[in-house]
Amino acid sequence: MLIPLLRERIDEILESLPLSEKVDYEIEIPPRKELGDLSSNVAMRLARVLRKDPMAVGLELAEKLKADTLFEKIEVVKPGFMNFFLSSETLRRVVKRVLEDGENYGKKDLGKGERVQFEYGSANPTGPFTVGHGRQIVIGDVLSNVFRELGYEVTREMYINDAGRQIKLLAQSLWVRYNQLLGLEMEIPEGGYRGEYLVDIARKVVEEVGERYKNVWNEEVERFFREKALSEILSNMKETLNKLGTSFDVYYSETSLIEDGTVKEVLSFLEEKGFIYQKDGAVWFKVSAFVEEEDKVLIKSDGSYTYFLTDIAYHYRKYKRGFRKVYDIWGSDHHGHIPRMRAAMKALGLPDDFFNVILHQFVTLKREGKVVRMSTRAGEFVTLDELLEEVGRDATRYFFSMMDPNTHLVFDIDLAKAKTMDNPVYYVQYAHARVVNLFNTAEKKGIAFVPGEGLELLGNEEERLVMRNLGIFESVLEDVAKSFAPNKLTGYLQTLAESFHTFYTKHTIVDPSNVALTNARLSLSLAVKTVLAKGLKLLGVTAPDRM
RNA sequence: GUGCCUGUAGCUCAACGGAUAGAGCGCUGGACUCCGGAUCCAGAGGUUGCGGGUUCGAAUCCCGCCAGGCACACCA
Repeated sequence: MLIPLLRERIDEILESLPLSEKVDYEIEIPPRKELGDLSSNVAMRLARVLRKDPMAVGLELAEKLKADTLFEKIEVVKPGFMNFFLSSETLRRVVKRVLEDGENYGKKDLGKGERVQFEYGSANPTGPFTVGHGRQIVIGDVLSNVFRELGYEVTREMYINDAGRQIKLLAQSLWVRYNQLLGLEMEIPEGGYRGEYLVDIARKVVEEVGERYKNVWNEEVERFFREKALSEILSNMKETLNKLGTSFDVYYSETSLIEDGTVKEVLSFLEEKGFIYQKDGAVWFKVSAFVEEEDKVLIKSDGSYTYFLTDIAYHYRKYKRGFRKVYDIWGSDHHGHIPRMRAAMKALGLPDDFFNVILHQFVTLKREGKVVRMSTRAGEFVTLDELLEEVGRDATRYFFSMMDPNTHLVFDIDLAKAKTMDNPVYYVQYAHARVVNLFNTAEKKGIAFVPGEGLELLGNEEERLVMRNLGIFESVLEDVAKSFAPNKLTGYLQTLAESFHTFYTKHTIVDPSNVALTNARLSLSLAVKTVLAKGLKLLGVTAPDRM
């Protein structure tokens, strides 16, 4: 609430000035605490428009603002930064607000109920989730949580690529495993799936049908093995999601788009508009009519559909379903797919801001200091499931949230397994547990806590810093949503936890000889606990009472 | 070869075009007989891959190199 409060004051002044153009400026957290609670570059930006000296402009602004009780003092320094020192009274209002709002603190209605969709985790259902999927799922999950918090109506969706060539290979691969279990000598087909998980599924098949399909291959058998593989793998995926503490609202099948006529609908629409043509026995889409890219095939010469076509149909269907913005989270290997999808969206006449992609870079696994290549086909990879088993849900989620999606991250398996990763999640969780413990102690010492009473006693340096940090929570959430960066939330929680740990170490909070001050400090601690719990919840990480 | 992403402390990562480039781990040294030491305080550690440019101001934007990842299918 602090940043909007300050912005309001500054805007008021700017509006009273005769300006030829709008002045954009930022309010930020100063790098060092000697530089105040909040700072702004407004004077420097305004100086550019007014063609005046930034320092002079800053001093003028400060003069107009300083009467406001919001501030204790305002400093204007070197290049023209304005540093705002908030009055303790202002800061205490933050605590009051957190206590009043409780778990609703930070909630907003920016989205005004707009229907948006996050699509992530989408994968060929040909094997277990990899660590890379884990990163994507955590990013998508956290962003969904934050958007929901900001007033959007969010649907989390996973697209199941259950059509196409790879599914046939999957069915064959499973069938081979099945026959191998029955003692036949067979080889996994070229390009097939060699992972151990298919052996496990094959074992179930043997239990179920015995030797009925031994050495028999026809359409009916293929359908049986396809259905079996898909349902087993999907149910394993859901189990993994469960371990990760999440699930999707919708699992959308690629096949269903073919069956319900969406693909046909899209095709005839594009044909009517003249965006497709025939060449070499295939049907092509005129990507080049929209962007500088090569045209792409929609229907192969053997009559089957490409992934591109069904994906266009999928997004067309998304719009029909009522989503006004969709956010697809893709691995960076799909970046080449973006321009042609954009072109297709345009061809369909969908709004420009409808289709959005958030790319994330790959996870590189390191074992014994060496890079491990992940490949589903070769069956050599560390699965998300294994990772969760090794390091647990909280650390996994926190770790993936911590990094900017756009960084190539190096995941050291040995470090993770040894649990010496020193994941900062413990640091944040510990702060939460500490507050809980304070209340246990207070109760033991017979102190009757009244939330919000005696706040006027708060005002030393450590308390002020904690209050300031509490007061920027909602701005952090907006930042996360604006830049699609969950790492801004983890960074914030660490900062808040740090300021609390420092406060805790330096001051006695539960002091029976000073009940009033104890009450004030417990109120502050409770506010910290509330925000930490809220932040951790958005990350999908537990906020333990004890550790 | 063309396009996208990345290059910051020994390692993993931060830093809306802003102030003295910050954390954690690791390293060195310290902390209340009292609320949990999974904590706190301090120190060492940097030519932000290299070279130009843009401006009041560049890790960030532009250009050129170098290095790594990814993509360039009638695969998904």
